[in-house]
Amino acid sequence: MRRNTWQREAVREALGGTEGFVSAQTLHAGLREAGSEVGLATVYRALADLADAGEADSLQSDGENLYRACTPGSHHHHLICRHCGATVEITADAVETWARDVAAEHGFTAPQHVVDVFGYCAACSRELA
Amino acid sequence: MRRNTWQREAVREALGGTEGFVSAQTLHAGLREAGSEVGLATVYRALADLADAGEADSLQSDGENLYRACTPGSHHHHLICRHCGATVEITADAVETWARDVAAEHGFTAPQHVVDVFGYCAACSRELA
DNA sequence: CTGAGATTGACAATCGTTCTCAATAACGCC
DNA sequence: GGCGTTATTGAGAACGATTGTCAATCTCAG
Ligand SMILES: [Zn+2]
Ligand SMILES: [Zn+2]
Ligand SMILES: [Zn+2]
Ligand SMILES: [Zn+2]
Repeated sequence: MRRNTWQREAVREALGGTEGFVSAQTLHAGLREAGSEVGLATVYRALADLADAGEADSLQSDGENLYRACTPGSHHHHLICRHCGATVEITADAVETWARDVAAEHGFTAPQHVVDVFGYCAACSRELA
Repeated sequence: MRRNTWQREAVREALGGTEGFVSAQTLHAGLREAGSEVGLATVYRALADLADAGEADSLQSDGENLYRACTPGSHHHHLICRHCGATVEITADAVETWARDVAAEHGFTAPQHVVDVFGYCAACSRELA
């Protein structure tokens, strides 16, 4: 049975109020700084749950898991700035069908896919020029 | 100056003789079992070098880096069996141009992308049925 | 209100990976 | 072939992210 605790809610809100992807550690640090006394393990558990429930997107970069609040239920991918972390949600049916087709074509079943685009956003491109 | 050592060559060969993606640890274990006395750190370094040099593909799954020998210089993606690790190299210009376009469309520069398709290969699908 | 049991959090433990640094070995040069 | 410079190695320590442990706490159906 799933119970509602203020800790889980705090994590959900903190994630919602964050632009771009965050690590569990960063989010935890932010919560502590804001006066919340959540435990680190709890933040890890809450984020994993949110990702499971489809309320958050996750991706792994450089050996750590990053999370981001996301509109539940909609399948989409991300365009992420390597410098500031700004993120754009993108949908591309073409890619979806391509992934499904290429899997089927080789006899693969239960296909899933990882599709992420990284780069420098307009602002960071200018700044780094 | 880059020097050639039997250790690096051993790693290259071991990687070449492996089907699908392997972790540094697994490859190291295999080498040791085959009588080779390479150090773990060396395997990590060799794999990172190979990936840098474009002689190996890498992807991160479940918190660890996996490597696979690959035809140098050619950009491509993979279709990977979640059960046995069998891998098919796939190329899709449509995806390449899509990635470039979607980045440009949002003002992102220096675009890179991660595209991997996972599933159960024909054999494993049958076995797990 | 109450009790079963889900959840928490401090801490230890684990796991993949990188760092350190003395010993070794590769290779351009004579 | 020898020499010296210096990249490379490897054993172990150190590291950072994540997960496990388990008693104390909190949630909520009844
Ligand atoms: Zn940016
Ligand atoms: Zn998709
Ligand atoms: Zn398979
Ligand atoms: Zn590509």
